Amino acid sequence: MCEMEINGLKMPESMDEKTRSQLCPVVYAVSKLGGKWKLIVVHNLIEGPKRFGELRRAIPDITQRMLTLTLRELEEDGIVNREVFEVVPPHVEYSLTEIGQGLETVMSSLGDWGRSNFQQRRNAVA
Amino acid sequence: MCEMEINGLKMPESMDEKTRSQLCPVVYAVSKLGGKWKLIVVHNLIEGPKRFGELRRAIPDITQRMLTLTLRELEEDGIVNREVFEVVPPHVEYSLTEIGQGLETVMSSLGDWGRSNFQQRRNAVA
DNA sequence: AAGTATACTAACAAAATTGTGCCTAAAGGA
DNA sequence: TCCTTTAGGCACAATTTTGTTAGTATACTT
Repeated sequence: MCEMEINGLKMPESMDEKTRSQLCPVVYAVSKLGGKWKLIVVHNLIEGPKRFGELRRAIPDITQRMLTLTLRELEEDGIVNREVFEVVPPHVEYSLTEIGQGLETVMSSLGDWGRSNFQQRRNAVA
Repeated sequence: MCEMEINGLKMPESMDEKTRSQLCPVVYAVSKLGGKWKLIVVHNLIEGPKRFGELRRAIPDITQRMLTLTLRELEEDGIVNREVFEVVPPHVEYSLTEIGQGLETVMSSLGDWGRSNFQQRRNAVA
């Protein structure tokens, strides 16, 4: 289950279970996408580039600070691209990198699950 | 993007953007699967039922307390099933409910992304 | 001259999450 | 009789995350 190839080599059998589990692609993915806002921000960038303020309006409960922090981390992890236009007032656009766009499948399956889970639980009550 | 049907009815246009964004299936899904360990635990239950201790060994960094809390929440959200065998010493088995199993697609796409992201970033350095 | 807009940063405070250590029950084995 | 096993509970502490408030720069508009 937790195989992750390194330079085409499978993980060595010798590796202990702890180190090995940390190399699981799912665990790896989760480590990059954890945090309250990461997936929400990615979700909002799926449709295309957005400015800082647009993101803020699209995610009503996030604070400026948290949006900044989240974007910085996503940028560091190569998921989000930050493009600064040298004008005044400042204009900064955020978009998904190639890696970030790779999350489209994840986002859509998450959406599918959300929809059907929501329905099933509604029906269970009714 | 953020459509979620309620009993076959689309979300009313009248709803404000804040409430609406909270009804987005992706936002909904993320709200259920947020938290540091949720997805990791689900990931470990994909292959089949596991006992408390097995999960604990499979997730070396989780503490008993966090595993308990995480399982409780997943149970409340109808994602995980808890089956108690009345024997001594106690035997409790955790498994994915139908809703939980619906996450298989999410988990595998997450795994795919983890794998390719990992590779791309390695190559970028090399 | 004052106000507006944009995209922030910094200092600090509060809240949520996570971790640690110790305790329990009940049966069986040494 | 004491130790082991399993699946936790409970109190407290530390850490991380999140939120609040105030402030910055620059040009344009009124």
